[in-house]
Amino acid sequence: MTTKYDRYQPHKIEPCWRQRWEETGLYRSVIKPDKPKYYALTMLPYPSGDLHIGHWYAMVPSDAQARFMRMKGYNVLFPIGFDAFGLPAENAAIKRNIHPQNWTMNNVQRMREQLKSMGAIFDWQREIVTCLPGYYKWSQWLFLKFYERGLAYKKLSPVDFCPTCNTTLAREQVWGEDRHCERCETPVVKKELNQWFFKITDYAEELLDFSQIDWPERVVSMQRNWIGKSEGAEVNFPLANGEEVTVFTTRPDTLWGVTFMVLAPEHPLVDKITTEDCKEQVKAYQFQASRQSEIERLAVDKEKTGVFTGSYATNPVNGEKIPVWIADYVMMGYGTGAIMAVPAHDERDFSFARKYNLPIKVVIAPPEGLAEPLSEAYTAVEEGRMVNSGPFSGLPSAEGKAKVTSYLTEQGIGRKAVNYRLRDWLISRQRYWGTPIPIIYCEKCGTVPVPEEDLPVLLPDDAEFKPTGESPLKHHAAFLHTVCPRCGGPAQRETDTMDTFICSSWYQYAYLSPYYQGPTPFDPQEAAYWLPVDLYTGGVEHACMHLIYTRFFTKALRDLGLVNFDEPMLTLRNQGIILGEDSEKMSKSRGNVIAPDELVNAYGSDTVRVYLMFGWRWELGGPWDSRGIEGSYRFLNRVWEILLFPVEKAGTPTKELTETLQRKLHQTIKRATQDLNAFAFNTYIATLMEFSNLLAKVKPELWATDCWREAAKTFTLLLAPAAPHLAEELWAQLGEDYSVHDQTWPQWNEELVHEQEVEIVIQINGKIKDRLVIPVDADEEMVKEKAFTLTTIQTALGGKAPRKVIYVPGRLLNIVV
RNA sequence: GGGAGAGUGGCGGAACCGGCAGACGCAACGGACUUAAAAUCCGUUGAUCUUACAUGAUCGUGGGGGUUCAAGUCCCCCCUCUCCCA
Repeated sequence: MTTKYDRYQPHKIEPCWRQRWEETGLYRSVIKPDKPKYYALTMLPYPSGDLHIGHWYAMVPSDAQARFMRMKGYNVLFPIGFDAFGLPAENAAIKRNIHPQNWTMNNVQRMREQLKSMGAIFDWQREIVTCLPGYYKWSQWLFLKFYERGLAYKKLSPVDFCPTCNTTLAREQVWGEDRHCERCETPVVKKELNQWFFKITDYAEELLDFSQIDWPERVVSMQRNWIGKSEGAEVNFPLANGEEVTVFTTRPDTLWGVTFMVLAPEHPLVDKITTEDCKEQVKAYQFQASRQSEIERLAVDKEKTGVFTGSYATNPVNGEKIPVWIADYVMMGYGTGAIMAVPAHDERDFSFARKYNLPIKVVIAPPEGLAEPLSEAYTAVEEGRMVNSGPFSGLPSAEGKAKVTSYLTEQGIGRKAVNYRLRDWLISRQRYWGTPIPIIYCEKCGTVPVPEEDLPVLLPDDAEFKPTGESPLKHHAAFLHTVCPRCGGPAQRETDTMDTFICSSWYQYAYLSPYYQGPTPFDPQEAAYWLPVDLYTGGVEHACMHLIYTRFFTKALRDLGLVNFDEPMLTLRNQGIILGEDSEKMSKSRGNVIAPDELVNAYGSDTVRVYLMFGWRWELGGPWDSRGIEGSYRFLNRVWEILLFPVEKAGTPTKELTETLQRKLHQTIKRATQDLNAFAFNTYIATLMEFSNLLAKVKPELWATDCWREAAKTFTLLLAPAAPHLAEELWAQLGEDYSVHDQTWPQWNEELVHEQEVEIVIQINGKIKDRLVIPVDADEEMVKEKAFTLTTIQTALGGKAPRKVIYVPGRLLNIVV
């Protein structure tokens, strides 16, 4: 239909090629034992209803990278799916009275089409939608396996609850200083609830080992930070009433400096030890503290507060009697919920002690000593030595830590301990649109897991999903009431559903064999070939959520014998965020949202792809520029015309031009290859642009020569990852066989890359005075000789003798006088 | 307060290992084509000064110091922005 003289019309060629690719199964990924595999994965989208430019920005370069690997000879798997459970579906249902299932599946259908317009190499036969029973059956199965191994447990504990989403949240989903909900930004409240947890803390130590993965330093440090390992000791402090309080400290070397002790207001011992005359103030403080976490935590009043319980503890190392306080700066969730306070060497203890006139006792001092009274806590560890610390006085802090710890162990009053900030993953959600937790409660048998053969526990489609703070399933009689699989008696189902992060913790395995019917969640043969994921791309905002969860899942799956490696994704790369043209975050309310569909309509998919790769440093992102995309469109138009429109009057090909073109071609292959390897998509496109500029320049002379044809073909191959539709059309019009995407990535010849002649700069004292064109292999003496005969250099030197001459081959000659 | 990242023309961004700062593109300006406009093509475009001229000079990668024949790049100090943790 298109003839050589037609203009570039993306709307004509793009859908045709996409159809052809589909018909010929070009992007079907099947096991090819003789070929090296490459599993490229991009984070699966939530089916919100419309594909966002952010999705394109994340996926297009990932697709180009996958295509590049494919052309380099790898058998590439690049699957896609939908993370389909979650709150927006339920909220839409409540607001507009559409069933979450319908809302979700309609969106999936729409987004599937939008994704297809991207022209990516997604293998659609491996698509997964996580809200389908064939998928969530396996989430439930994994839950049961975790339960069997003690990795899933239920516990009554204070948890974060979002009053807007009407559900509990995992610690990772609570963000910022004001502790707001990651989804809706509502400050969370504390509730005491019986909830399911995954024991991610069992893997805390292993999760700190990043030695097997190539992940951005940023993500690694965020995870390290999040897991928050601290080493120290636990120490038992006897109380007057015969009980003991255990504290965790990272500074056992300061034990002789303890002047008081602080319990978290919720600490179970508080009620037991509070004396009659302090009861009132302690109760009042506890109430206030609980309210404080229940109400929005206002701009954090830096002032520490607390009250005395009336009781005393004994410092086990020196027998000193120390008062026991409660204060809200001690958290029940960290360590043991109790601290020994050493005001001389801890900032928070210091300000607390000052406020309540508690003694401050120096036990660590630098060589030059400390001026007392202290004006601030002395917290340095490096050069401090223990003082006033009985037998340990004189030891450097670092050494003291170890010595004191072993002393505590010998005396039976403490032990070496490691504390992690990481807490177990709270996975229960009081919402309808999620995976039901496959647990049954029987009056006689207690907590009974649903037998494997009864999976999936289906989510009923006729529940009343009004958010009440309780799971809607609780009010669905047919779901709730069941029989105990053990004794056959009446029983009730667990009505909470799972955090949707569970769906995405193992989805990379589900792609191998979607909705697998076998005895395990995925086909072991597929797994043996494709796993683990070689390259994962997505946003950095998942650093402490999804990306920790999926590592945890993989380690747990390994221990279940389902996979045989330690890390799910070997390489991770994060893209940045595309902002609105006003440099603000895109949002409907700001009206600065860029719709990819409109761009595809206006310019075609390839232009959008090229612009998204060219416009920004991928890992940084930045504001959208609606004029900038014109440049990418012009580029593709120019490419079209250069390669397909014949010249009107042909010039004479010269050897020199031919060599120039050939050299540039090989330089371009080299740069494009290196840039794609390095995820430098912007310079990859720039290289192609530069080459097309040269093609345009030499076209009149070289058109239809062998060298030209070679250049045109190779250029088309280099363009294929970025603009797959256009490349396919050019390939066909150049008379080559379908498909360009099955071709081998071009190789450069290092000898042809090098220039024959180079221009070097002649400097005097570092200032450029002249330039010289010399053969690339010219020897130093010759260059010097030539340089000194230049009149510019002669006059600039003015007869002065050079003190030193520096020659950098191929670059410059610097004459120092 | 601690950690991570960033700061280069009017804008997005290039610059391998310390060696011509500003590739590539956007915008702008001038020209060609056109009855005209759009599109396209060709040229100019870091700043300041200088020249009769396509000349020449000085400054210039957030700021200040340093190392070096030579610094966007290495070292020290400081400032600003973004993210994470407290």
